[in-house]
Amino acid sequence: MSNKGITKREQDYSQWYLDIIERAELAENSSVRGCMVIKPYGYAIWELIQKELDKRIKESGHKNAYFPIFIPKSFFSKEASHVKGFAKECAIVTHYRLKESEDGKGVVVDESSKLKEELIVRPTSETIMYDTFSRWISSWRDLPLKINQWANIVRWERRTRPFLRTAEFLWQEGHTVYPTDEESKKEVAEMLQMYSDFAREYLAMETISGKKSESEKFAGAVDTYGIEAMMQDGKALQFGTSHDLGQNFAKAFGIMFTDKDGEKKYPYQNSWGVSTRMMGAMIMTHSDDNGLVLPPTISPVKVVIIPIFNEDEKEKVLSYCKDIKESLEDIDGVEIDDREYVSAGFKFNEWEKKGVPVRIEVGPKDIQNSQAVLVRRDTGEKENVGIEKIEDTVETMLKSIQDSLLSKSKELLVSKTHRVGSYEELKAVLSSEKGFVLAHWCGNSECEEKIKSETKATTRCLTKEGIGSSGKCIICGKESKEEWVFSVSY
RNA sequence: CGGGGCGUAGUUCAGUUGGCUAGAACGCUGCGUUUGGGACGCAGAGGUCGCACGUUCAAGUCGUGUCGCCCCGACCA
Repeated sequence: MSNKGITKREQDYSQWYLDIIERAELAENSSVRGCMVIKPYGYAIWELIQKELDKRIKESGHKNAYFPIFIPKSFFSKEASHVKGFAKECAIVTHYRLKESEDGKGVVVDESSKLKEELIVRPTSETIMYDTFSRWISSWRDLPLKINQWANIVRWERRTRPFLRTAEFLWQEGHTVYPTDEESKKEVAEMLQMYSDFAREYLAMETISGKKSESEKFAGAVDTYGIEAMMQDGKALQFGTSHDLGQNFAKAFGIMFTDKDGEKKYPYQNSWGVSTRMMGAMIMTHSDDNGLVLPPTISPVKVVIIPIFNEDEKEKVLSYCKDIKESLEDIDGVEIDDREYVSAGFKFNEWEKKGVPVRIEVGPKDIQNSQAVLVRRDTGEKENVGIEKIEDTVETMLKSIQDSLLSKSKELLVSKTHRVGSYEELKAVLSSEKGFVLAHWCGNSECEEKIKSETKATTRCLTKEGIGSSGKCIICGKESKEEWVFSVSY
């Protein structure tokens, strides 16, 4: 494998990802590509995200369940636009057995094991879940049905990209069935809000969210809503969706309930999910030239204590470090890096690359002065702190880092958002600093397509603020009541 | 699937008009000295030059085929 053609920007990202993931080295001659290994440190971040998100999902009344990874092909084709949307990116299981090859070298597919009906490796679980739901639901008393699943899914994308678009990825998908359209639509909005709150409060990311255009919506949905973040290079990154499925899937899968009035009715459904891509968005939002910068909330190691010593002072320094660690017992994720075979400078650098929010340096000089040196990752500021004040200072510092990352993210988003009144202006912004561009669009897909093919920018979403704002479509000049967000996206 | 770039040590790469025992840096192992911003010295391990066939006295280098990878496009979380 060669990275000769790699771009500058891409190199930056690989640098950030070093401790998190790596490309999976799959067998030679394999046509499987674009898979990733999530390293322990990266998975620890994912687990922290999972933990908090799972809590919030359960608070909304959902229960976790698990459905099969294999979906019979026939299920998949029950909803016409759904199959159309995913048909081009599926992995398909056709056989179930191998045998020794004739020449005795290795194994080949046993043709006699061909499946009567092929199985699709789930690209999303609507079909397999809703087939089951049709048996779980028969009365209004069974509703609402609120299910969430943490799973891996496979999408055989034509072109993959480490972290942002891999063939296999992890996600959470929530699926709800309601008796009425109003209740379902209300939740579609609530879950979108939950994602945006989570991003702000936990990942220190300011985002925008809103309705997707007809051409960008989920295959099989009535409406799709998305949440988007603005990256440092001016490109948008969508990392979560919430779909209003209406009765489309209920009708396709025969989900019916008998209502209080005794009539059989189709219920209304929604689904929503965020993936490991959210981690990618978070990393690309905060990180800098020295490596990752993690918000304290999701940093597996929040404080790292680095002892600096020679052989004579070793014991004294280490025991001083242990005292500091004990004084920080209320904080999860405090580590002492007592490795003797690497220098202090190496450790500083290494923990910076891992994005650890606070570093405490402890050497003989500090012991002499009953203090320690506290360094924050986001600004690099160093501060000498008296031993008795360390606990308070660390707590304040962690909070301050979290807040400051959020305001930085907010500033980035605001500074990279531009309102334009003409197509010329939009093109000018997109060819210079990119970012989110607010522009009026009549809703006609031809105008949308023209912008996409000429500038690479797509409609990202229609925010609440954009609804009802009057103006003229920047392409055709027709009256428009909607100001859309356009952007070049990942 | 179109356009471009590549395949040599664990990694990143060098290798001239074909020529001697295929190199460097980083990483790895051992010993010693080090440790307040990516330490240093010495010794060592590590290769079927993607694969196949061909041209040649001679192939990492040239030709044909094949497999794979990366980047850009169309599609997508």
